[in-house]
Amino acid sequence: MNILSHSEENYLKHIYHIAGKERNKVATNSLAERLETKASSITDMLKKLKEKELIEYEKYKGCGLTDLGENIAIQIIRKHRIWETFLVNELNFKWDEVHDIAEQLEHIQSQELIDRIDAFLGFPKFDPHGDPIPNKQGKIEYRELKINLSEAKEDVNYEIVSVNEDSLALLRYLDDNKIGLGSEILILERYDFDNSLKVKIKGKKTINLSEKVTSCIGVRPM
Amino acid sequence: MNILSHSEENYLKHIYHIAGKERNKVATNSLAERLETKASSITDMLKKLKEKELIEYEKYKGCGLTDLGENIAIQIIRKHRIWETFLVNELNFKWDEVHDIAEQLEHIQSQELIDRIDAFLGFPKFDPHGDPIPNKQGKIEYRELKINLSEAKEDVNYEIVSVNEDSLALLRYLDDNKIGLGSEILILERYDFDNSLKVKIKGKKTINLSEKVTSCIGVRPM
DNA sequence: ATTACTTTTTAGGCAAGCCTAAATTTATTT
DNA sequence: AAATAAATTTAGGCTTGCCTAAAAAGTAAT
Repeated sequence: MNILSHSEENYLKHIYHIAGKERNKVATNSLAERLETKASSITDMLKKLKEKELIEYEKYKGCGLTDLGENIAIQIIRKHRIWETFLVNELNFKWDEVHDIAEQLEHIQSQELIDRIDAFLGFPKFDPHGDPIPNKQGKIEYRELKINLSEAKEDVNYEIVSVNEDSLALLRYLDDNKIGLGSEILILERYDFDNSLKVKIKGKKTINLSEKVTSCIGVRPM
Repeated sequence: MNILSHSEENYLKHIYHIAGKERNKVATNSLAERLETKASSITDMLKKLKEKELIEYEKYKGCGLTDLGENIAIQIIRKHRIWETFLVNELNFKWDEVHDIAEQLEHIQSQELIDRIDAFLGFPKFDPHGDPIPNKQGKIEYRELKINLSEAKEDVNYEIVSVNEDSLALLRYLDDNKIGLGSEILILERYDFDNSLKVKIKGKKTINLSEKVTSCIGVRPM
């Protein structure tokens, strides 16, 4: 396998994320939206990735990663999360500042480098957003019991264990409202018409969160 | 000034290095050789860099950096040397293993990142090869008294303070012969016909070094 | 100073990765 | 099931950064 381009690596990573645990087929348009490119550009690249046996792809039918492609995607995610952990734990960046830098660092080509950073950090299991860091073999230990805040029950105390990192605006919003990993959260009321929640963050005032927000927050009962 | 491409940054860096302290004009062919591309490709890029006012360039007359171009080149060199220091001091890479990784890391776009790594390292003045690390303002403190081993005198004790890093083969050669930064070296004899030297490394056996080798080694009288 | 040699530039092409516009396939309505 | 809408692909183009081959400019040697 030749070295992949920065762009090819990015496609694999995003296909992996969109497909999710259920390994759903990934539509051309969903990739286009996520990568902020036109659908025609996606089609071009999908042909190339299929040629290299990194994805399965049939015209008009969407795509999915092959085992090879998935392994590579996971290694890129590993690098991304290790670098984020380094930036936050060692260089004192805030968790909402590191995404763009990690997006660059994840493409540095050196297995030895990432393994040494991993060791330097003491082989962390989770990154600053609460997401699991795949190990060198690509194995991912999912945090148990984690559910989305949007699916959580009323009158139960939860701890926030992850925040989907893809929107900087969201991260800023949470930071402004002093919501972060480890915050204790209690659902006071659920409004069925828009599935928004009135919640109480321990030690702070109550606040209303839209489903757009709650669906990005992972929680665990305490 | 827009963000420069990886390739443009590389050109500036190499022009800076070839020009040297005397700011000599840089010939198209010397860049071609160094970048391992064809002269015609160099010409293409020189036109573009001139257009962006990063270099001065006249057809058939070679090129040189403008103040703007030089500032950028120095910042890339700063990044390269800070990353090399990080890799050696913090991750325990050997000084001859870090060049290729640093070549990638030097293009990461984040002023904040490099400043924090610099602080993390305690604002080092020299990198593992003994070369000075420009500060944030681009100022370079050259090590005083440093000369090339090829120009050193007989019967004087020197300390090795720098090794030109561009040839991996050379670094390997020196490592194999247990020659490194801090080694004490004494010139026993100079052979005028090829300017090679017979030298003694303190605590080790004597060895003959060609001018090709000695011209890459910086020393300081002890 | 004219010839021969070296260096550099021009001209035309190619692959990667993106684009727009138009054609095609699939999905949804009526 | 035909018509419309949405998703996707094709066709053709553009820029970047490289290439080869040929022309032009500069340098050296007779």
